[in-house]
Amino acid sequence: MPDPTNPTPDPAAAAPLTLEQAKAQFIHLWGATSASWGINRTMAQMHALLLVSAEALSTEDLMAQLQISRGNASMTVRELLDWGLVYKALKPGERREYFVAEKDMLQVTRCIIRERKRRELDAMKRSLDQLAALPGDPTEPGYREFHRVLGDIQQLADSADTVLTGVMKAEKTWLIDKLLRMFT
Amino acid sequence: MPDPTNPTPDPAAAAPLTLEQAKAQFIHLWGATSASWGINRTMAQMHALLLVSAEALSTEDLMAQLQISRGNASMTVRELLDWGLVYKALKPGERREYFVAEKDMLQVTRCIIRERKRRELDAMKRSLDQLAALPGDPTEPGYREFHRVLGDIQQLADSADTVLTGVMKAEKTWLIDKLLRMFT
DNA sequence: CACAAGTTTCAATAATTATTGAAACTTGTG
DNA sequence: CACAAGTTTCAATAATTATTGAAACTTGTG
Repeated sequence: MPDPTNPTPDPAAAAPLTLEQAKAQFIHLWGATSASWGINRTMAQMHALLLVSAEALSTEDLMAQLQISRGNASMTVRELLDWGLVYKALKPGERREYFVAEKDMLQVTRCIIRERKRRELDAMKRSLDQLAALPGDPTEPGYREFHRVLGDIQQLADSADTVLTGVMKAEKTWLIDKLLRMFT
Repeated sequence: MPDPTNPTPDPAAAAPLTLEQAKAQFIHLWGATSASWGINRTMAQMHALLLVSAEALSTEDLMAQLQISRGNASMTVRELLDWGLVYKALKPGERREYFVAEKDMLQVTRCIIRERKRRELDAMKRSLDQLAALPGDPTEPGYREFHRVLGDIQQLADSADTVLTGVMKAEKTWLIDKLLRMFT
């Protein structure tokens, strides 16, 4: 029976969580967020798991904790290595490879910006440039309008490029300082 | 037979495109880009089509030009209306609804930031706050570490929030000026 | 208020994307 | 160089997400 002097509106919130439960929730949250980001769930969950793991984990550990197949674990961990979000940590005398996450969040942000910029923004800019350079007939009605839209988008892409490149190179204190000063 | 005095390394690039062909390429490009952005292809293509259309288009036009079903066209155009990227344009004396795109790219950017921030960043911040507030046992080994990671992510999310909110509210000239001055 | 013109909904289906798991491969060691 | 321990690849399959299209609904008009 609930104690009226100590009301518990949400019973689930009342029971203290073990650290393991809290970590599991974090992994779930990170995986769910990734869905709307074009990053696949397993990759996000593995990243989250490594972020909150004190020690380095092996492929076996990853398979067991995320309940995924060996193949999936292998490919996903390699992808995280490619992004620079995870490092190999070889234990002396052991054949097996272990993995640790980059835990500096500014560094994590940089890795993500770098990869996504390369894959998406840079690719888009190339296509836009190519499209804008195609020969067309300037006397056709609507030609100017179409090229104005194209130009506007290119300008926008350039601005985004400049800003993202800046963030990538910036020092932590400098960045936070500048951005917050700017917008608050 | 190619004229050697006027070499054409890429034959495809040599033939002047009609405006219609160029538009089709733009629609294709925009749709492809959206794939890595968590926005569905039809929505991006429809947006592109309306962006480069001089006149307002009806649902019938959208169906015909994008080769999609009535249901798909109806749902997608409604979604674009929800995002604020497209407006209804009623023609006097006509029952049928017509649609035009918002063509100011800064305004378009604002709409997209607003929607994605609401759906993704705000949702994530809520979940993080909730998770950080859950009762746990601070004496458990690793408790501090876990909460440090959580705190770092929250800080990052807050910074992103501040910046995006700033961009959303900013005036065009002010924004471009500030950002470019900052990073170049 | 019956009808026509148009729009929306949603269960069924198609298309896409992620995952499995077994086979092939790699690498270090006696 | 044979073997063991581990990793990677990739065709088959499962899971997810987008699309269709027919039925239900809405709205303006005689």
